[in-house]
Amino acid sequence: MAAGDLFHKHGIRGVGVEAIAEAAQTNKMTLYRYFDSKDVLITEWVRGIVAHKEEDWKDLNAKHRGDPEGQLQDWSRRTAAKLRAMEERGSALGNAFAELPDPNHPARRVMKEHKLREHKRVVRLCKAAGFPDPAFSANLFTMMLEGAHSCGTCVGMRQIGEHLVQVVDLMVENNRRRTA
Amino acid sequence: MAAGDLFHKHGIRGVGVEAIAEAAQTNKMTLYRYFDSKDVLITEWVRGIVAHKEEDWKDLNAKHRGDPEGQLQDWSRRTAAKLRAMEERGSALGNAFAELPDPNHPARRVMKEHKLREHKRVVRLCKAAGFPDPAFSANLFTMMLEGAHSCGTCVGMRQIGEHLVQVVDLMVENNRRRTA
DNA sequence: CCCCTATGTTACCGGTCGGTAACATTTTAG
DNA sequence: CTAAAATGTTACCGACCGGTAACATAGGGG
Repeated sequence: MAAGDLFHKHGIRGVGVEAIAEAAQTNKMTLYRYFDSKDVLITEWVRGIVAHKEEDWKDLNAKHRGDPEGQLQDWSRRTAAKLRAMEERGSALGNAFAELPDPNHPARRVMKEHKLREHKRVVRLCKAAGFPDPAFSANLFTMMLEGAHSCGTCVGMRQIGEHLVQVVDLMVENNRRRTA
Repeated sequence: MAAGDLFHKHGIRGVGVEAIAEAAQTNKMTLYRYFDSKDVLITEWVRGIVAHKEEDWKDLNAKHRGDPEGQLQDWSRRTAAKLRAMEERGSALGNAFAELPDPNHPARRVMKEHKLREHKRVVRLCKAAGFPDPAFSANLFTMMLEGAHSCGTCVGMRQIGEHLVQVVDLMVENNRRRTA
């Protein structure tokens, strides 16, 4: 979906359907034959991002079966890599949240459900890893993750990903020492 | 500035100048006699928010002179209070960042400079408090702060502020124990 | 009182946007 | 090759938006 790049770069509301069609190497009419409205286009774009991320989680789970610490650590490293590649315009989902204030917008529901699933997964991993306060650890991780985008664009931080890795590793090691 | 409420609730781009005038109990014409364009209106609104926050920092500094730990702890507590009061629509500045993709927008510069100042202040406090790795601590705090808004709206977390307080307190106490 | 300034009213401009109709063109399949 | 399906083109609609012009009204200070 080429429209996504435009949405991300210029903001959802800052991109017209005509420009989207052009970016997709087609025209407005054919676009409207596939998508009923700009809103479903937005929603479908969001759905794609979400699907991709969920796929990533499945992969993570497959590669570290029964190893919650490993999953957490690998997750933090993958996230750090993505953060390193990110530049200036922050998280697509985060921005979409800001740009779609209508609480009933379908894209908003898709995003919210995804974020909730993601957070619950982190909680589950922290529990499985035997962290003393799994809810707190998970919330800390999620806050750092969410804050990372903002910090990258607004504050211009560069080692955000590394910090996340650092904290996750620290929690894991601390827990190992504790249970040893 | 009544316009601010509208900006925050419906998004900057989702609010017309006419609606702003109405909310300010006046009309478009008089509004344009005070502000040359919608963009300067936006910028002035942002400037107001930023000024208010800087004021808060000055107050913080005045109330805990020469006590960086106290400043950090009080800062986390005030932030937590604000987060508790916040609902659904996240941070005004964060959203504005998402809604103003033009890197040359004056409001963007105002926000960026503010966020940088804020972060530098936290770094300075961490240094003054004698934290072993002040850059890391400050980045962690900032990431949590920035992430808090996102977590409140997307993930629906409720104890975000308390977590920030918790982590700041933990760092302070750890450091006291270390230097004792 | 009168003048000057601030504010309100209305109507309008040009532009953009989401979305559609009608028709021409190309591609595909049988 | 031909029919049908998909895609492209153009022009348009109504709505809204940011911003302005012209003019009416109010109000306050001398």
